[in-house]
Amino acid sequence: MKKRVTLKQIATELDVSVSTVSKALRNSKEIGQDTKDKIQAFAKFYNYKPNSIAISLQNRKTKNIGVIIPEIVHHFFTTVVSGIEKVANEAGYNVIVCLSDESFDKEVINMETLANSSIDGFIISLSKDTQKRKDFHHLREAINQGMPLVMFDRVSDEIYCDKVIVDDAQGAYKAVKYLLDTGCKRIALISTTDYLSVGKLRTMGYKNALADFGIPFEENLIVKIDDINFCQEPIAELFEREKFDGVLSVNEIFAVSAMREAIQRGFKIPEDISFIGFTDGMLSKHFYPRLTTVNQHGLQMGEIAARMLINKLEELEDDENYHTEVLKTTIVERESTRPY
Amino acid sequence: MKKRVTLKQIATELDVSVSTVSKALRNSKEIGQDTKDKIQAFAKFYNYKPNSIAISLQNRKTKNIGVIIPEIVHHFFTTVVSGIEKVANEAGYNVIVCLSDESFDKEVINMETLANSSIDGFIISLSKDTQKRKDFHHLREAINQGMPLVMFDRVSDEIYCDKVIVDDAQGAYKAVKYLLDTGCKRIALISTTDYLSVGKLRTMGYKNALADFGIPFEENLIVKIDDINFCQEPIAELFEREKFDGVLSVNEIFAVSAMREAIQRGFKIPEDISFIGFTDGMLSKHFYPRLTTVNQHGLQMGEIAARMLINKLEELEDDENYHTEVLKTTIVERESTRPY
DNA sequence: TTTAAACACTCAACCGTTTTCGTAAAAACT
DNA sequence: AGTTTTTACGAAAACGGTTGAGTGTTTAAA
Repeated sequence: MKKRVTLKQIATELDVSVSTVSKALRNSKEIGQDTKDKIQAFAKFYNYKPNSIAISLQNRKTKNIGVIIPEIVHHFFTTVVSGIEKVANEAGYNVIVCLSDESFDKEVINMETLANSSIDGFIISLSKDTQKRKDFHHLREAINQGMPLVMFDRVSDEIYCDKVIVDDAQGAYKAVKYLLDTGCKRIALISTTDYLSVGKLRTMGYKNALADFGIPFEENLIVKIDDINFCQEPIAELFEREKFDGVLSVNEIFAVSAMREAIQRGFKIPEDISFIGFTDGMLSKHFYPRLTTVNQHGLQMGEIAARMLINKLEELEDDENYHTEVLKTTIVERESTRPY
Repeated sequence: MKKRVTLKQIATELDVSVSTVSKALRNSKEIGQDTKDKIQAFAKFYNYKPNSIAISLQNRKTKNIGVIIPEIVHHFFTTVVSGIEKVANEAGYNVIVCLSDESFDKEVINMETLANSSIDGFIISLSKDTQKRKDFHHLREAINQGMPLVMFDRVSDEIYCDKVIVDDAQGAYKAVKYLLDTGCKRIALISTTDYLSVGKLRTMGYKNALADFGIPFEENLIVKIDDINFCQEPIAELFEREKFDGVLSVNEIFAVSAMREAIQRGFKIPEDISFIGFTDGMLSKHFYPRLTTVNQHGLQMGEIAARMLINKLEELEDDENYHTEVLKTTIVERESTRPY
């Protein structure tokens, strides 16, 4: 087990000063060519690698970016992380991932530990808990300390920073329009409880589309599910209670649960009922029938978020101009809807 | 924007020395009570937090652990990361996640950048590429430099370190036994190409089970799929070519693709054909019919891996005893098989 | 020949902590 | 009063680098 070599060791070994070694390795013109050659050869031989901690301490940059997400066993979030990783790595940054587990407290703790000079900036998507409480002091604090911050997907209006979101309302709108255009008359919505920004926005888009196309809105056609692990029952109730020929779901799981219910009740998909979901994940791609979905472009979202953050980190004068990038959703047509 | 306070600033402000401040904040008995009170109050007021970089430099510990996985948009790996995060956080460690993208080169680069004092130890699952090449010099190097290393799931015999794996062979064995016990006579296997350790092991388990139960092994009943994105065709061929009443798949996607094929061809599941898959993810839980699977206990695997690593990091004398933890798989019974 | 510039390197400060050692003053003993 | 022991604090080195200013030597220009 040979430990890493340090500048000092090279210096004593070669009988020069530490600064000479440092400069030689950075190819400074202050150092004579033969000395440089000698030092560089020696360093290469002993596989010298500068200690990144020391460098971080020196220039107060860590080249780490902190990513805080509510959950990691989750298709959308991992897609975003993928995108972040990609551009971060290309720019020489490492990604430290923390999970808030949808809890406000964990989110705060994570931010605080990371903020103690572990990272140069944050990328975060808020936990449900935080969105419910509307307590954003931890974000404000980070910003106050000059720590750049980019929010994605689950964002807050109350915080002034760079953001990347998808146009959830418009995505839902497009989905409803799609269903209508392919012949649906009565469209149900399976959504989450309202405190989640995305649930609210998608519901809005649904309502707007109905309004625009002259279809009366019926509260009864909406089912709001709180716990994703118990979605079968409320969905079954919906089928019991109402007749409809189109379903928009706020996520994949609700969508396939609804399709399961439909199949069991003898409906043909998409002939009798069409389905569209959000989140273009495994389930959408592989369910039978494959699910038409509103794609949220998670990868791109991650890439943009990372790019925004890194720009802020590397610009010389810090401008206080923040900007919200709104991604357009697209509809991925598959087997659960009639062809357009 | 108020920057963080440092010991030095507190010291000059309060007209004491830096060491006094440091000691006062760590509640050293060397410092008089009133001085301590004064300093602590001041520090609290200005929200002093020690700079973790400086501390890392000092004691050559970063309290970060590096996790290298092939992919992050992947149920099993994220489950493992979840487990790692959990125990790491409890022990005060941050998790730096790097993706190898199944590429040897990226794996090497990731390890090298992390090894330059960004982390205290590694947890890694090998990329396909690395397993194919059998080049493990980067792992050896890390170990040589005294960097503890824990491997999980996709491991190598050639490296001597702590490991956590599931008993893949036995999992496949149990699955085949399950199918046999519930009345299947002819069982097909949908696997990956052989260089992947897990594919090989599961195939072995399949063969062993057949042998043990006196069933002749038929090469024709195995289909090996290379690219997960083009699995439908080879599966269709299998259905064309052979008759069988049980299918074991090496992952979820192959399993549901096979079920799709079966349904389309008018087979009833599980009456005509039973299915068992590996990886207990979204698809298994929500497909219609829900898939009986071999659970690999990813969460537990992550927890154990993290615990092993942290033990190595925190033990005083480093013992060179490494140990491989083998997790037992369990079968999660659902709708794609007949009741036991 | 004098003087300045170029060269090749070293010194020392600095980043923010921790920690060992030293020491003056106060307190507790002869 | 003299000696030892505490108490309370400061100086400085160390962690591993970077960097600007300084210094002695060589070389080129005046």
